[in-house]
Amino acid sequence: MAKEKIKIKKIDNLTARQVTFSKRRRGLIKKAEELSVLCDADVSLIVFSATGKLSDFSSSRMEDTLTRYYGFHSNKVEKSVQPCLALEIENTNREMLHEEVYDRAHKLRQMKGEDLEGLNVEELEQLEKKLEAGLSLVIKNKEDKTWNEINKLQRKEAQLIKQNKQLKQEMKMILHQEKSVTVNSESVKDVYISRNSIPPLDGDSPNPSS
Amino acid sequence: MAKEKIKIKKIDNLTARQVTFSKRRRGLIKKAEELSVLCDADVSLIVFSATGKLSDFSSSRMEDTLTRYYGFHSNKVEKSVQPCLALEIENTNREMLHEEVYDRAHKLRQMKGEDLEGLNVEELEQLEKKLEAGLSLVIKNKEDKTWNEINKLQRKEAQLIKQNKQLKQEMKMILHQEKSVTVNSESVKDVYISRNSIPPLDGDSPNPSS
DNA sequence: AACTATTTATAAGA
DNA sequence: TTCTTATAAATAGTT
Repeated sequence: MAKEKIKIKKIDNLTARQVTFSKRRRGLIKKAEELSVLCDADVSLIVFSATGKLSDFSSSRMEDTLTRYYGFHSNKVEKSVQPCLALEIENTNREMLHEEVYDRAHKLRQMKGEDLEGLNVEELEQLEKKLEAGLSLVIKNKEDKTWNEINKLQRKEAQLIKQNKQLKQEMKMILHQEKSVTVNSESVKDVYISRNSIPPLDGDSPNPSS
Repeated sequence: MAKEKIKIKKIDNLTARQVTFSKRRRGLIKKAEELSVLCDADVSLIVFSATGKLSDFSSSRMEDTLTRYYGFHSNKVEKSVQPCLALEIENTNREMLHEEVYDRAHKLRQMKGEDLEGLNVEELEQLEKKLEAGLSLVIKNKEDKTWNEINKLQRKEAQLIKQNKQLKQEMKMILHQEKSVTVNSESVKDVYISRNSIPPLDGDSPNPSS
């Protein structure tokens, strides 16, 4: 696709073939990744070079994709044979699961405002009501949690202010003692540590400034 | 890669995303095939669209490639066991489906404002944004559809008014003829039918009152 | 690996 | 979905 157009057939020259393989493999994997990102698709790519070297790309876990892939094909493959009832049941079961997954995915998309073509005005109104209800519940929940956090912070603040006061008090006392008894700075530290009457805050330790 | 450069991130607009998906999927599959032919490589590609639709390409039998692929990875997992790959995959598949069903049901409930306990404020805010986005899309869609219906009705109304005018005109002419030519009521009916210049309304027949 | 002249792929719009 | 078109990307042949 450059300098000259080429026919899509096996490249004769070994070196050229290997070079082209490297270049195109990179390009292919890049394209695969772009597709998965741009379009929110699940893409898996497996490439074995002529020499047997493996390269692969998968937007999610390769195993999952392959499992999903088999899921799509196990229906068609063995439907005609149906050797035993258990298998039949299993197949039906799987089909139902597939339908359920599809159905829920569809509903989810509709709640995101997609795939609305099939709905009439009345159904849209119902969906709107559902979304509004959900939204207000979510907002309520968020506000509750925000309020709780504010409360917690306020309590912590109050506690810290209290501790601060105590500390100041103690400092005052210490300084007072210093004046009257004359101690060196080393012992002040000791006193501070040993008299540690500050209860530790539960959970993460806040920065006790101000 | 055209008209304008784009960022490789999920395309917001649903329609654009679907169109891009179609185009790029085709391109990717073409490239995969070219690589396999030009370089004598074994290439397998599996693509699931966001809506779960499967597309695939494989230069040789997909199963063979996947088996070969598993061969490369069997070091880590099941080297010794491997009783029946298909069965194992089937089990995993069912488990995944169950999980998926559960997961989607959960997400749906959350969008309805339920099961929010596990979310923190930030996650709630994201959910809120999603709901708002969905809501506005749904409202927009509903308004579009409502507007369309209003338009349709208005067009019908205009058409009916026009027909009415014509009818009145014809009636006037008929009455005029009656006066001057003096015909009986039977022939009036005849004239009315034969001169029928009223175009029938397309689709369902409306009630031509007013 | 790098370099380019070309071919392809494709984003946007109809 | 398909077509068109301007432009971005990929890449064949070469160094």
